[in-house]
This record gives sequence, structure tokens and C-alpha cells, in this order.
Amino acid sequence: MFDFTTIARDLTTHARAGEFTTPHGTLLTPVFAPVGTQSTVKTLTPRDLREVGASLVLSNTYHLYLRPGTERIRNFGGLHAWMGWERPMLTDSGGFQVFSLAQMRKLDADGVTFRSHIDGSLHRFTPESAVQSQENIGADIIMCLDECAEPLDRRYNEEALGRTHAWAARCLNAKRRPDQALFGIVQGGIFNDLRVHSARTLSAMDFPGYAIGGLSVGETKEQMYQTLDHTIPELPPHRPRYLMGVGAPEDIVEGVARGIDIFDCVLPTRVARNGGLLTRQGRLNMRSARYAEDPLPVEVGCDCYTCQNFSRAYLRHLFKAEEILGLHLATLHNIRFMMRLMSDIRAAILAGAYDQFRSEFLAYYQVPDQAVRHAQLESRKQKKQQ
RNA sequence: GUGGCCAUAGCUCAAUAGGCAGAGCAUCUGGUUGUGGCCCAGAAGGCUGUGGGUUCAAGCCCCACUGGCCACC
Repeated sequence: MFDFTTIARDLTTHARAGEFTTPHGTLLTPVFAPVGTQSTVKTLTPRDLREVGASLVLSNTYHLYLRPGTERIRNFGGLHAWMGWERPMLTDSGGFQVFSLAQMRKLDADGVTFRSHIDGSLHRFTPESAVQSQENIGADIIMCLDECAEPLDRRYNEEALGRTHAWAARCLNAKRRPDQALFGIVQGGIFNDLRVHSARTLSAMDFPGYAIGGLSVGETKEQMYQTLDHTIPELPPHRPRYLMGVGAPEDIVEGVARGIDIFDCVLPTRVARNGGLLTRQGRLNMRSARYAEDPLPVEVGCDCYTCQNFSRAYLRHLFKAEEILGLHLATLHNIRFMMRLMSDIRAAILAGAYDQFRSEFLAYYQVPDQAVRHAQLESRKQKKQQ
């Protein structure tokens, strides 16, 4: 169980195609996992997910711990039975919430105390409890409790890294179930020496897979890519590599070129709920007036249910009218887009032509303006802290 | 018919004592990376119902008109 086999390796990049076996099926890598934080990929049924070709879904320990509680999920036969998804699943440990809910938690050497965003109550997470919760939930792949730090803050990353490593060892030690793979998580912000140190420290612990965390959380794309360039060579080649929280289509294409096997990201589902529809040309904003009379499908040539049956004009209407169906149709398309992207990526690797695929993809895919993006993320972050 | 109140952005409303006419929603354009369908950034939008008057200066004060609401015949 949890064998990872490399089937093909690209000649000019570090891209690789592989197979990763889990108790609920074999993952063909590179693979993208849609995010179902609260044991549901928002607006989609498991049947929808199967139909668009999803093979792996991510859920979140912190959110499920708060509601409905991990023991309830265990009592219902585990996460697969609970949510009606029979294929592989992955749970994040709650480490990301150390970052995303930074105003609502207190850290110490032993663990982290969260104040619930639901009712304000206090909840203690330790490496041992995070593993216990994930054993209750029962995903195929589970994650160490880590500390996702501000990527540009060197001092903070140095300090946090010690905790992340100590916690990784404690998670490994606390783990009991043999039918779950526990992944270690490399941290270290954008600092190459910290990343190398982290990758080596965790590699020595011999995890069945390795994640790279702490990226796509405020640094630039260039900083993320160069961090990957320095981190991935330090990870054991015979284990799957998982880039957490990434990402945008262009970041996945770049991540694969650097040797990443597994991705997860809320982006396709979240932007879908705000009218952002993914195509090979880039993102279409379906709220825009320019689609009011547009009879074309979201993406010409797409085989998804949305594109096969509805016009851009109809989708725009659903968004303007705030109809629930718009969220569903947009999410369905975006996940199908991601699945087609991943299978095209895999096919290119198997054909030994990934470098060409990458340059063609990037030539056509229009990436959002990064200056605008960063300016807006900053103002959003500042508002949040007030 | 008489009296009173009201009229400001597409909508609902602000504007100290007469001193550069604003907000929310709607509209338009962006953004969202281990998720709160949340949220964030920006833009456009005004002869202040009409016509006169007072004043250096009027959304604000005065007169008439038009339209609406209320009360009383």
C-alpha cells in the first residue's frame, strides 16, 4: 500500500507521471484535488465529481473537528461513507488555519489553541490530537500538524520551523492506523536555506510522501517558483510530492515542471462562485456585461455538462440574479477544466513533450495582473486585521 | 376646497448655522491559491422637481408653479 511508481519522466523538465496506490484506488499523477473543506466540494455531488473525472478530494480536519465532530464521522463509518465518496481522500491537519485564522489562535511549543470562528469556544490542537482526529475521519492521506508562517518573515520562519519539525516527529510517533499515509510538510517561507534544511530533516524521518507548505500565501509567483527549484531536489525521488494550496492553472503547469505530483486548491471552486470561469485562454468573468448576449458556451470544445447545454449569456444571467444554479454550473465547469488540464499534462509527460506543452499553455493562458492582485490582497489583509 | 409635510444619483436616504453635494444598494471593471456562496479594490453616475427672487455665495432663506403624502371639510 502507498507505493509510488514513476511511469514516465520528462527529458527536459523535472515533470514526472506516476501511480500512487491508496486503499480507495490508485491515483494517476500529476493529480489535482478539488477542495471540500466541510466534507463537500461546494455545490457538487460525489456523482458530479466522478463524472468530471476527479480522483482525489481534500477535506479539512479543523473544520470537521468543529462541526460535525470527528467522532461522529468515525461513527458513521469514516469520511468516505459519511460524504458518499468512494475514491481517495486527503485531509489537511489544521496547520493552515494557524495561518489563515492567525487572529483567532495562540501558539506554543506543544500545540495551538484556536478560538472557534463558529461560536468563540476554545479548542486545543496538538500533533497527537491532530493525528487522532484524522484517524477518526479516516482519509487515505493525512497531514502532519505544521505551522504555516508568513512567507517573507525570516525570523518567524526560523522559529516556526523548529516547531513544525518537532511536531512532524510527534505526528509520526502518534500515528496508529496502517491504512493511512501520513505526509510530512516542508516549511521555511521563501528562504532557500530554511527550505533545504526542512526538506532534509523531514526526509530523514522517512514519510510515505512529502508536502511543501507555506507557499501561495502572499509571496510572488517568482518567489514561489524559485523556492520550489531549491526545495524539490532535497526530497526523496521515490516518494510523491504534494504542493499544498496550489493552485492557479499556470502555477500547476510550473509546479509539474519542477517535479510536483499532487496539488490541491480552492481557486477553481472559489472563483467559480464569483463568476470566474477557467478556459485555456485565461479566466472569463461571467458577471461582465460583455457576455449578456453571448450565445457561445463558456469554452468552445469543452465536454462538461455546462458547456454542452448553456450559453455564456444564461450563465451571466444566473450570476446577476444570484441563482444557486449558477454556482453549480460554474463549479462543475471549472473542476472539469482542471481535470482536463491534468490529463493533458499527464499525456504530455508520457509523450515526452512536457516542455512544449508548458510553453504552449503559457503562451495562450492569460494570467491575472499580479500588481493588481497583490495590491488587493494587501488591502484585504489589512482590513481583516482591524 | 383649506391646512401641513415632502421633492437631492437608477432606488432608499444624508449634507453642522447659507460656504467645494455624500453614503448604502443597484450598475460597470478587476481580484480571490492546504475555502465563511464571505469578502476586497477601483469606476461611472447630479442643471439638488420647474420658474423667479434675496445674497459675495442657495440643496438649505422668500414667492409662484408642478407632483406626491397626510389631516380636516
